This record gives sequence, C-alpha cells and structure tokens, in this order.
Amino acid sequence: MAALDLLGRRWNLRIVWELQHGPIGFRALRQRCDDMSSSVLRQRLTELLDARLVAQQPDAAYALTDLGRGVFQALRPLARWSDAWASALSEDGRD
Amino acid sequence: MAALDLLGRRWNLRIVWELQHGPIGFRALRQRCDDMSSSVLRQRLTELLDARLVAQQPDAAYALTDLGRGVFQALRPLARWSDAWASALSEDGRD
DNA sequence: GGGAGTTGATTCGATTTCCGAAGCGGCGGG
DNA sequence: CCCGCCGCTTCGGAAATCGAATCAACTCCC
Repeated sequence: MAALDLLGRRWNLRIVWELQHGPIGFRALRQRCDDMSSSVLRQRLTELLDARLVAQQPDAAYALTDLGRGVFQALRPLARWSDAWASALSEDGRD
Repeated sequence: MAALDLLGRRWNLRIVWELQHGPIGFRALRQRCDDMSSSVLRQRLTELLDARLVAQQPDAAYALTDLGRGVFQALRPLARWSDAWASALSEDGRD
C-alpha cells in the first residue's frame, strides 16, 4: 500500500521510467520529464533516494538501484497494457 | 505516457486496486481508500469512467471493466515487487 | 404520509502541493 | 577574469486536494 502511495505521487512513476536508460544528471532528467519544476523534481528525488529506488553516483548523476530496476521490471506489464488501452480507446473513437 | 499520467494521479492506482474485489458503492469505496475526500473521489471516478477502466452498473455501483481488470493484472508484478521492497527496507533498518 | 437512515453526488473555504522562474555557489574552458 | 553549465534552493502565485456540510432520491418502519 505504501508502494501505491509512493508511486501514485505525481512524477515518481515517470522519473523511474526515464531513469531506465541509465544514469543521468539533474537538469537532463528534468528535460526528459517534460521540463517539470526543478523544486518538485528535487523533492521527488529525495523521496526516491529515501526509498532506495534511486542512488546518486559519485559524479552526482542519478541512477536506478537494484530495487529501482525492480520497479521498472514490474512496470513493464503496465506499459504493455497501455498499448492495449490506447488501441481500445482509438477503436472506440472511430465511428 | 498518458497511462503514466493517468495512473500517476493521486488515488487512481489505489481506486483500481480496491475495485479488484468486485463492484462497490461510492461511500464504501471511499472508506476503503482511507476515507479520501469525496470530491476528489468523484473526480477520479469520472476520469476512470472516461478512460473506460471503470463502469457504473445499473444499481449505481462501480466496477472494473475489462480494461480495468487489465490494469489490475498489470499491477500485480508491482505488488509482488512491493513485498521485496518492504523486506529490503526493513532489513536495512534493523540494528 | 411522516420521520429517520442510507445512498450517490455537489459545493465551498481552507490547506497542501505543484509550478515556474529567478538565483545561488561551484566548476571548467576560453 | 568571464562566461556558461552544473546541481540545487527559494519564493510567490496557481492548481490540486482536502474535509465537512449539504442536497435530492430512495428505503424501511411505524
């Protein structure tokens, strides 16, 4: 339930999702997340740091931990579902 | 990405999660969701109704559609991960 | 019919969160 | 030295969320 709370917070899912491509700096990560507000990004990052989903490397770049990668794995079915969802909605929309 | 946006909104994940047990009325659903604000619950429900994840039955109870059940299925790996996460955090926390 | 209880749903003021832009100190290259 | 980039912070306004009161409709019981 705590997981649903943490990941249900705006941007957290997205951040983990964008972090899949490997370590990335603060500003670059922000860009990937639709230029979300830097203050909120910092806040979300500390939450994720806290939750051990994300770690900060010596060079200050952010990266997924093993746990974080686990979330990403667990998220893949959701990604697959979103395709089905999209096509269901579009089918629905056409005449 | 739209999926991450929809499900990243507060309570949406939780609502789908609580709806897994079958059709349920507005007030009962609200109770299950930590007595969340009724105004927000209504707003979330219309979003989910819109997205075809939830449907309203003739007797006004809310239930997951096929798509909604799909989300729930897709969420199960996440639930499994949350167990691993919890134990990782507790191991970390002891002495 | 009248009153009490429940239901789904709405309204509204207060609080929390989020946003966006500006700015901080630090660091490297020209 | 100066300029640009970096991670990060601050702050005022906007938006989302909350919480409690409230509504109309429906049921049950008398």
